[in-house]
Amino acid sequence: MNTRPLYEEVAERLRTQIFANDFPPGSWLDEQSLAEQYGISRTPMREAIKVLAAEGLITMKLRRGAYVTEVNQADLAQIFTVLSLLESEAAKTAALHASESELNRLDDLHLKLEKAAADRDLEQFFEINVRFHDLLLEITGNPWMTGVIADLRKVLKLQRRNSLDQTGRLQNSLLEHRGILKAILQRDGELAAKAMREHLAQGLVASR
Amino acid sequence: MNTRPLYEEVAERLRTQIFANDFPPGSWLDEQSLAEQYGISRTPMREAIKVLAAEGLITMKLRRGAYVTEVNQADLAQIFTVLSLLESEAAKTAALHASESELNRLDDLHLKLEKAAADRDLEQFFEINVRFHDLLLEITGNPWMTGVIADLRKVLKLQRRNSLDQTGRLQNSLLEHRGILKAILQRDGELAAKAMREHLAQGLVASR
DNA sequence: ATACATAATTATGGATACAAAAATAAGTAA
DNA sequence: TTACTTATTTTTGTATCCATAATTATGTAT
Repeated sequence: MNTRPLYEEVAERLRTQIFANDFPPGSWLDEQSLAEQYGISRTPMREAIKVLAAEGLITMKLRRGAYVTEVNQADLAQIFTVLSLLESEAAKTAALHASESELNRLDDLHLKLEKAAADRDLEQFFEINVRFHDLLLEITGNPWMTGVIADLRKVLKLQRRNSLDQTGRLQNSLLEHRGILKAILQRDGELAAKAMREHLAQGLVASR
Repeated sequence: MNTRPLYEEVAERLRTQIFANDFPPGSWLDEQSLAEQYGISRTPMREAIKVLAAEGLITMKLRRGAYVTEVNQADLAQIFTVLSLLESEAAKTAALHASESELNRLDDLHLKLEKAAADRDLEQFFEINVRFHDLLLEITGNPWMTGVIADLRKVLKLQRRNSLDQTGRLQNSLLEHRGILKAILQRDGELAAKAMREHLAQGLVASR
């Protein structure tokens, strides 16, 4: 009946709960009571936990179970370093290789971002923002790079400081995006990469 | 008694077997018979399989079990792209920030590489080669970057064409390493990055 | 003989059961 | 009371068991 294994659904559900801060970083995950809550047995729960552990969201301690990973400032900086390298390259590649229709899609998405910003719709802004970055990766066409970035972004999400609600961060973020898009539309790879690097650097600053 | 859970040991053992080509890419992993072989039950076997699946070594198909991942030429190119970005940055960072003692360790390791090359000891050359790259990462001091690279390198290992035994590849690889080390000792970050990029580009060429 | 339907087998996904290690509580001696 | 043992409880790790989907084998009709 179901189109995918239970442990995957459970993994997704647990991931969502962790991102929602139902289990703050450092908290112990009681697999027994979690399984009960979800109305399943421990087996798929344990498998799900292992999936999240591989993603870095959960840290396993020998003979003492699973804990939500705690990321410190150093981790954040290191993760942003990697993201910056990869995403700036993606921006560059997009600038150099995107088709006209792909450029249109980027432009289109950015327009929506502008609208969300004008409406001060944080939720919407955040979502479109993610989609913009995803589209750049799609254009780049490197699933392995995309996968690495996706994993690291998940870990970042543990640091649940929605940095966009800081004063002016939304406006600045919008400006940065404008810069990135402009560079890409101009087919200026280096500039696009630079703009992306600065965008992510600001992201790190905002997240502390 | 054992210092770590069974499923981890099993994961490592299975990984080793996969790298040894006991199960070529595409082959189906019979968890039942594997568990019997290892003298364990299916439960830890399944957990181990999920660990390798998360690493990308194994691909799960719904209701039809686990298969050794097949990497094609496009995958290789994409993986090398990511590795190149990250490792060239590591080389640059090492060039700019390594302590004197770290430089000595690099120099030391390279000397061993020269010796292995002179002895035409492929096994040894390969091992020292890996240790050299690992040392650069250690110097860079970004565990997240190191982790990403480690994962991608595992997937590369599936492509079990020991490219070093191609004519001249060992010699060329040695020359490239010499270039990287020289740039680092000169504290020339850009040059080190460039040398690393070229080294990895050659690695890709050699792997097809 | 070939195509189709149906039965038997096998393998996966999931639940339950059991053993052993930690953590916690209880009890005793100083 | 406080420190140190010892008992109890929890919880993890592993094994076994069961249900269902998928595959293969068997049988029948054309």
